[in-house]
Amino acid sequence: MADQSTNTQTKILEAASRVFQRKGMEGARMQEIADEAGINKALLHYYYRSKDKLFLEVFRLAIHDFIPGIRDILFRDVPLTQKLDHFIREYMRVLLENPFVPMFIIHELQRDPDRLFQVFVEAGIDPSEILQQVERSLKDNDHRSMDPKHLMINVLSLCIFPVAGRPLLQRIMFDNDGRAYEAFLEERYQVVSNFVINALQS
Amino acid sequence: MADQSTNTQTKILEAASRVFQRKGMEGARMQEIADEAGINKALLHYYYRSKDKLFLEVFRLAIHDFIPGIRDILFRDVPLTQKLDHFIREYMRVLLENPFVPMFIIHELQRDPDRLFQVFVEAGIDPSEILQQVERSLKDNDHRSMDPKHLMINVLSLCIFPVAGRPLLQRIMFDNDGRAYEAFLEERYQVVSNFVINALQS
DNA sequence: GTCTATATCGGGATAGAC
DNA sequence: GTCTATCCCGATATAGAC
Repeated sequence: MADQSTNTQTKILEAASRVFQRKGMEGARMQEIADEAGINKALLHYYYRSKDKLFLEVFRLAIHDFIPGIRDILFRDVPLTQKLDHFIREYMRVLLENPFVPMFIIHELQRDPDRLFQVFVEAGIDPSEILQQVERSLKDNDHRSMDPKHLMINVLSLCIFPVAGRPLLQRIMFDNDGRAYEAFLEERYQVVSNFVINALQS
Repeated sequence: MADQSTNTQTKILEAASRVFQRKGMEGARMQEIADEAGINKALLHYYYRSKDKLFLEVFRLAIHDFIPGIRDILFRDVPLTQKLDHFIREYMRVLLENPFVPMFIIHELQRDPDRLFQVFVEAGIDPSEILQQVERSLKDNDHRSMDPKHLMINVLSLCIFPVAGRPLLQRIMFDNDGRAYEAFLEERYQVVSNFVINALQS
């Protein structure tokens, strides 16, 4: 693996990531990926023998990128409100850096669920462990009682949806003003954090 | 337009709707749509001269189907909490009947924003009107003050995301137990309603 | 209106030179 | 490792019979 080899590989993966996230697996064209990477189709196939293999690799990377220091936050020994606040801030931060990933994941997972779900398993995601953690935190203090699954999904919804739905929401509610929507998302961490914590107060 | 004509047309549109929602515009195959409608490819082109035209029609219908009696609820003259409760119940009901529509809309809108957004404009959606309504309701009573846009998006997030993300969430949090997830979604209307109303209490 | 058969073309994949 | 040229299949679209 020479120097140029890894460089090209990186360029390919980054280009492919962008194109796949824009167009989805089916919508993406190998030609477009090659152009975006500044190479040609043949070289693409030299590195990744098929579009399918390339896609799977990109999908894998997206998920690993996206299950970041978040797990740590959930396991720190702090009160629930603080934990939620940290989680929401960190999650929104990562989301803004990778705005297309959630939509990408949802769409592709609907297209081919079982095969792609394996990638999650490989990534070592253990939801029951996480849920237990949330459940314990909920019991500790004097919060309104709540199913931890609903809480978890509420938080994820509030963070992910406005980012994933941006092309629609920005046009519908912000006159397609990108700056305004950017500002909206920036201030949203605080809004969501307050919203969730208020909702839990008894 | 003979009897058979409208029958076939309906069959085509319903079949196309299902396939496009499953696979997206690029992923869908005219053959698959024809099979699902119980006809052959040529007849598809007889009714809709191109895949693109067929897709646009399905997209149009999806949007009209999906912006239902919801507008009425928002304009009824009732307190905000009650209005939110009604809205959430109605929206979740429609969602459960058309679980793939929102993500379909969002995904395709990301693929080709400007052209497809025209369909929204045609449908006569007026968000500023809706926002004004929410804003007024917020001022009326002694709720915690809140940006109506954030509130609106929070409600939509909490309703849509768990339905749209089902293929992933069900596998990750419910051991891919469809029944369990069904029950989860059924009880969710009450959970979301409480959650939002609590969050607004000062 | 509905079918079978076929034209046409785009795009994934490969061969082979350098 | 990287390129040009080419193969080949699958999918959209059309022609034309019934």
